[in-house]
Amino acid sequence: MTRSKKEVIQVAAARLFRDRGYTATSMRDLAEAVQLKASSLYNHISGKEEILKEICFETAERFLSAMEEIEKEKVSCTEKVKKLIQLHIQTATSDVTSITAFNDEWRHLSEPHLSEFKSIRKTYEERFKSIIQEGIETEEIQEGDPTVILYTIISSVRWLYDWYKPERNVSPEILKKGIVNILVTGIVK
Amino acid sequence: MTRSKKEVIQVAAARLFRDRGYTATSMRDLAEAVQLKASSLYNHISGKEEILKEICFETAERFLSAMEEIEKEKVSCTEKVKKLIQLHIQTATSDVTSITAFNDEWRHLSEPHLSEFKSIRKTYEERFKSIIQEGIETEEIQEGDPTVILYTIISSVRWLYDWYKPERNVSPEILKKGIVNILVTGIVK
DNA sequence: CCTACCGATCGGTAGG
DNA sequence: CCTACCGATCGGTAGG
Repeated sequence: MTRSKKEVIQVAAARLFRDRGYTATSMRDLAEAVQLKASSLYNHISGKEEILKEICFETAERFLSAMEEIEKEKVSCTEKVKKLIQLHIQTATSDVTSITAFNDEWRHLSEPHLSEFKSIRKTYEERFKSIIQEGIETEEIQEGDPTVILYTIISSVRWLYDWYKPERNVSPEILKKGIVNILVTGIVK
Repeated sequence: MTRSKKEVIQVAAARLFRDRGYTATSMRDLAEAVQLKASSLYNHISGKEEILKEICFETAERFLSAMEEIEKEKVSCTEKVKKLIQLHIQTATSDVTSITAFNDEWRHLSEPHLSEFKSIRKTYEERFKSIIQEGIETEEIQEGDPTVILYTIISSVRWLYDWYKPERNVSPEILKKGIVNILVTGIVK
């Protein structure tokens, strides 16, 4: 199974979008990255936005299906929250590029994709928030605004996408332990 | 003291950069926002990048001078870290717009500004990290990689810049209490 | 502060 | 997969 040319283009695009941003990446930049002329890209993709759209939706679907798995598990809410934090770290470290599109570049989508994307994202966040809320009700989790807790968790791993590089020799496992520890038990002794 | 036209342009630009990103904001968009023709902007500013540069550096200087104040205080490291978290929240809620440029759009700076900006930012982060490190040594703060702690803290408030709106009726004070609580004592009971 | 306009570059198409 | 090229838009300037 070799990668289709379309996949090669998508991977290169995800990297360029991360490095320069969607708007600042031209189709000529992208063409050069995959050793093609700009016009030849259009034999594989229908346009610039289609690439962004597919990156955003693929990442969103991945988060949503992981959420489904975690919801099904018969573990405490705290355990579920831990797994969700690990999921975000895993995604950010294993797929450094498309996570950017998912975090930052989706706003360049045009309608109807923009609304559809926001709605999927909203669904994911609501389900995450429900787990937090349940944890507060069962008194596993400290009293607090679930929205504040939710976004603080989601944001807290956002630095990884431009910090994490395999050359640093910091394994995702060490990161998971460290970050989960901060968020779950705090930084003070 | 009325605002100079240049300041008006900068404020409008910061808002547009936040909403659409630096690259996707055209000088014509900006001109329209301040009710001018694009060419007239150049009587007040020397170019598009100058605006970005000034927003980035002003925000950086603000963080650095706040750091100076906090370093001088005769309080525990934990207390300093708390104040730094509050500083980030304060900046994100009081100046929702320029924080974006500081977080995300600085990468569109060209040399030599890019290197200079990175260097100021690095200085800020190193000094923040020193406080964390000292806290670990004095055993106030839990054992952990100071870099991981640093970036987790800095990132954790990044959602505010597009979430925080005065209409939500969530005061910065409540946010500060909530977020500081999560980071300092964790989410579990 | 405007009108008029510059060269460069954009995303994308025609046609082979 | 390419060459050749399209109209639109970009940041910015000239000249008044």
